[in-house]
Amino acid sequence: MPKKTFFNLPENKRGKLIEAAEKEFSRVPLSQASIANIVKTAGVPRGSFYQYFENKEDAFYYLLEAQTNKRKAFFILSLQNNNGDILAAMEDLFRLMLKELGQEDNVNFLKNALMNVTHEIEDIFTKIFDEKHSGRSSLMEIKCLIDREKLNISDEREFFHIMQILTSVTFRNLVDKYSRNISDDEALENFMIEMNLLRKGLSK
Amino acid sequence: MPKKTFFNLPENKRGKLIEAAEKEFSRVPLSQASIANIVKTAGVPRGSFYQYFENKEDAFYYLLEAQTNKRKAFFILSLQNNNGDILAAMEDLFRLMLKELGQEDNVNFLKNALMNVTHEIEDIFTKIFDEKHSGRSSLMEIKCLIDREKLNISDEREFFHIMQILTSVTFRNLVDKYSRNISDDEALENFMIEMNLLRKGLSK
DNA sequence: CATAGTAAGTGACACAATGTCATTAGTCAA
DNA sequence: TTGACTAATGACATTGTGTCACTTACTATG
Repeated sequence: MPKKTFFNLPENKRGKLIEAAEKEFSRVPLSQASIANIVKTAGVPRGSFYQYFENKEDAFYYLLEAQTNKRKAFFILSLQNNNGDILAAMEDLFRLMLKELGQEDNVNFLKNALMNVTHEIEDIFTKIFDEKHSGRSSLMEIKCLIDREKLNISDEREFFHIMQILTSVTFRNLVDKYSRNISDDEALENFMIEMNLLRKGLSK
Repeated sequence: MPKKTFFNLPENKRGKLIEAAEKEFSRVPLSQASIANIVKTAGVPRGSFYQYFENKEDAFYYLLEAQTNKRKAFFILSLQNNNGDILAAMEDLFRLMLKELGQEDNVNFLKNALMNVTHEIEDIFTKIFDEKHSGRSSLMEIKCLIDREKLNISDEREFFHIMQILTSVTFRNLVDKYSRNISDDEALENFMIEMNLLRKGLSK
């Protein structure tokens, strides 16, 4: 998390910082990003950067988390539209991200994040469904929307694991798309095959 | 891949290099590993390192691939023991890795690799099941051993996707165990819940 | 055997990045 | 005005990377 000095900053300065960091993290993956570039484009002295953030990673995960929250909102919406069918909602989310990532604008950020998939990144996505991290409220919000009749679960714990499975499969499909340069259509087809396998089960 | 000069090296020198690299990659995750340390413990001049490897990453993935091949052999064996049931074989592999990773010796290497899970790393694991990368032979070897009657697949393509799903779920469970410091028992329990969900399907 | 030609070895060097710290400036309350 | 706290600043020490000109070792051939 950024330090509190960062949040005390006047809005326009904070905005400049965010913009500069986004630009740098869109240019190259985290490991190659340089603080020097960020402070240069933001026009702040190097020392200031360390006044606001612990380090590169701190800034990176802060931005990523912000982006992820937008998608969480979408997911909840789509859960409603699909009458509580999580698998269908996940399919919608996948389509959305394919579309977003097609637009090249400033979303190289997410592309770079996906390519250099550290555990922490996947974790940020999964946190949404984990009571301990996500504010209790949004987990509840999701749980209420879910139609349990559609799911093959017998005990409460299984719900969390279903989300884990869905997240990691969705995630890997996205990464695949960008590391192998697959077309949107092919990526979607692969993803749907896997979702259907998950639905019906792998074993006879 | 290391350069050919590396493979031309006298065995003991090559061994020293490998050992030193393993030591460094066990000490810290890839991003923090330093070539300076590797050449120091191996007792070779810095310039030589670049004679043998492209860079840090090159050395790292070379070592990782070597380790992974051992596990591939185990997987094939366990597929035989389980009469071609891939899910059961995967469960055995998971148990093996829990056991291996319990022994602290030099396996911090794998731990560090898992914690810093780039796409490339998961890829190395998955390659085993991909005709394009794995030598055609070992994929065939695996395919022959698999008892398709146990699987719920209707068309040939689905087989590859089953392996994708299994790999990513297994993988994430391992990462979880080490990032959250879960006990072996709990990790195994979580994993088994997910495997059973996969078996019977997520939807009613 | 001499010699030319190729492959490998070497470490100083240029360059870039990181995180720190002593110093300076700003703000606000007493 | 003073004192006390918070923030800003950029020079600096340190560490790391990859390269290159030069040296050494090895091999084959006339």
